[in-house]
Amino acid sequence: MRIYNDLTRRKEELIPQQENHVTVYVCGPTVYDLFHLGNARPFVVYDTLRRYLLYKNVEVTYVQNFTDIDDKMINRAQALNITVKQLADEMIKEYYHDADNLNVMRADYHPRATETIPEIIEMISILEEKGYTYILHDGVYFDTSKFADYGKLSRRDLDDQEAGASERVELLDDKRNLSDFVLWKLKKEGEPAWESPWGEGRPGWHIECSAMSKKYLGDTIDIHAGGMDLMFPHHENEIAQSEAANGKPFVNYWMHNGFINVDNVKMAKSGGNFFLVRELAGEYGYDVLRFFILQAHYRMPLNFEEEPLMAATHGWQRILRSVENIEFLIANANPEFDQTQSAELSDYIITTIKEFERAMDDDLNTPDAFAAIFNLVRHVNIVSTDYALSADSLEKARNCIVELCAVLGLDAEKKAEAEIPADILEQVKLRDQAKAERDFVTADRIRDELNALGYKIEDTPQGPKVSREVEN
RNA sequence: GGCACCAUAGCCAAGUGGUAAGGCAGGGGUCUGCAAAACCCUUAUUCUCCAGUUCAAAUCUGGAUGGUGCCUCCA
Repeated sequence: MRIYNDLTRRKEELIPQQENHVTVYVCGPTVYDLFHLGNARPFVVYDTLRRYLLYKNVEVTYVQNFTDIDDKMINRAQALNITVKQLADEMIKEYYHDADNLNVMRADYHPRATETIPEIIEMISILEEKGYTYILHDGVYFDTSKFADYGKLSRRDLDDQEAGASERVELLDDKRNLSDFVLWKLKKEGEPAWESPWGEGRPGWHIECSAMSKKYLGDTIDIHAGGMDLMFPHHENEIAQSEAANGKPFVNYWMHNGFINVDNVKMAKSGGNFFLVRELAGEYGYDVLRFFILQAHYRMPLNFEEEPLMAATHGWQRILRSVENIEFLIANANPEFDQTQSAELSDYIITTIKEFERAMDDDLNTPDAFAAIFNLVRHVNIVSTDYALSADSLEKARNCIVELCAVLGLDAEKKAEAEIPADILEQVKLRDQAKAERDFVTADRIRDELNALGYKIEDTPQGPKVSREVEN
């Protein structure tokens, strides 16, 4: 599999340090509020990467942190008159609610910054011993000028940055360099704090990821992922800290996803132009949101709009209906089937899987992966209307669609699993009798009644097909 | 001021040297008692524009235009 590595700005073959075992660290949410669609993109995208690696029988150790202590946490907790810990516990619960429904697998480790304090302090101490830090009145700082490779990920030249930015960015305070950042913030009145060699305080933002990554995955990890906006300064700073402290490369492959925009402007809490996943799910359903995210390539900007959301709704329905239709055909399969066409369908399935894997192997090209699935859907629809297919080949087609969707974290069986109650089936039978007697008034009345109850009847060459409309 | 990214049909979106995937929407049709689903036809001689390289460019190079992001919390 090739992935685009932001460190080299090229697609590279993914070669993990340990054969057949990939370590992944994804920057998780700051748990001060429900997350919005833009926040959801990395969760869904890197979950899909994980699922695909698992599908390829590659072992994955996956870490996604919770940032549960920072200014936003403190401010929100104060506003709600609860402790920071209470806020974090509550919001982590809410995170799981949305993430589980988006079918984002739980990470192998979901560390919290506040539960990694000893490791953070240890790392700062090492940096201090090695001479990378200095102390100001409000905390311990990292001196970026001491780290020769600073800027290698985001390709920034510190002097140029400072020259132009000084017009609009506040002055350096007492920092030695504009890009220097705080490792340990000394306690201010009313803030949660932990003991440390530098006095009571709390970790700066960047150090937590370095410490948690090291704690669970070691000095050098295979993949570190997050949103584009984290590339600088967050990930740049992580590299500086980790490599300065560990003396080893921090990350082999950096992956960054593009933003979700609203009217072509980045969706952000601070911009006020955000849509919570919780709210959107009520309108479109979690599956559709996941489908929507994955129908664009993860590095491209994705504009949030009504029409594409509806397109995602209908596109996903097309797949669900196809699975449902195939299952109906299997249940009513004719023992006298067309051998040539059945064999040909089996071949087409193999082609589909190849196309799907080719797409996914190419830097997680999920739009192309969907195209492969849709091609199979159309193919099955075409041959199954003209020929009787073997139950075996139909089953393979059904399983192929379901399995490939599952790799993308989408459950295409959900709808089909809904049981139809006996009394509904009884009504369907009555309608069929009325139809046979050409009593279409009665037949249509029954159909309308069942529609009102949420059941859909479709007449097919194999007889009436009844299905339940699935709510989101 | 610096550093990046994006520009493909009505909409969304792949494709990065070999003659424009896929989804949605629209129009027409087949099937149906009527529907639904499905299928067929139709929708970009062309990929923001201008030059250049090449037998060949949406794809490479240079330039222009428009839009966005980061440099401050940020997925």
